[in-house]
Amino acid sequence: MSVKSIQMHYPIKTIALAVGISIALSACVGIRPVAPSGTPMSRTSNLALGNPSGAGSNDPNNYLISRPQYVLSFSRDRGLANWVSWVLSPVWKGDARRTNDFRPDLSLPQGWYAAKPSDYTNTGFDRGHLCPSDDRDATPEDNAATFLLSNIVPQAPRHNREVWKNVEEYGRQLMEMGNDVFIIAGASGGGGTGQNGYATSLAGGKLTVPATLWKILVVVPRGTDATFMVTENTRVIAVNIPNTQAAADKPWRAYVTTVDALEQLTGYDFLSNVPTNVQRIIEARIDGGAS
DNA sequence: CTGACTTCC
DNA sequence: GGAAGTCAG
Repeated sequence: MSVKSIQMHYPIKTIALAVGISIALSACVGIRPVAPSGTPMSRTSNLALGNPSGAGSNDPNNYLISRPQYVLSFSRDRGLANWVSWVLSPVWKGDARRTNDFRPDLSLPQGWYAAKPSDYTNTGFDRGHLCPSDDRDATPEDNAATFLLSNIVPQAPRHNREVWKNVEEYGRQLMEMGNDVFIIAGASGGGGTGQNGYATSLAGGKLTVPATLWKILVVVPRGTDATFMVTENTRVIAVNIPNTQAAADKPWRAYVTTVDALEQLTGYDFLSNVPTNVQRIIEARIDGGAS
């Protein structure tokens, strides 16, 4: 739920229906219903929890790109994604090898700058994935989609290979423990410290070096049903990690925060498909990443 | 494409 | 030692 706006997330008809069912249930069982756990959300949708920035086709700095493998919001002026959203589950995992096929995203509108691999060469910054290669290795095509440079940001090498990698691996551990993990990752602000020191942009100003990378993991026990609910007991892990070499001196658990704090940082409204009474609870809670 | 690097488990 | 994130040539 956004700190700035309390919005109606469900059409009147849906609410009327829900109220009707609740009344009917109460009448049958003779007790007051417990707090609603929510509406069903699709286990296979990369945008199941909502579109955090209301990305679409009108705003060039909040431009929606939707692929089977992930959904992202792109900023023309920053030359980077604002956020990428995807679901991590066993159907996306397999034996495909890392394609290493870093390449410009030519699906961007005509006239927009599309980053090239050479923009990163000898800059002291890694080509860091938002949606990781290893979260999409069921097929070579799925894996190659993560190497489109619209899914890549200039990332301090130690950040990428140490602390951020460990967050990614934690997400895959949660999956292997029997969960589907709904993930949103993004890059905020400007100015980071790579191998060669501080920089605000690459490619002559066309690619912003973000100041932090953040990530939200929503952990949903796997079921056979095509849908799932998010309740006040659902685990939500949020991190925000400065884009510096030194950030890797601490473990990722030193950077846990709340979704509320990330909403203040970004101005987005995360988990907007979750009922507001549930959002209020889970977005204020810090999950320290216990195994 | 290959070999090499670094870190974590 | 293996896995995962890369780099340079």
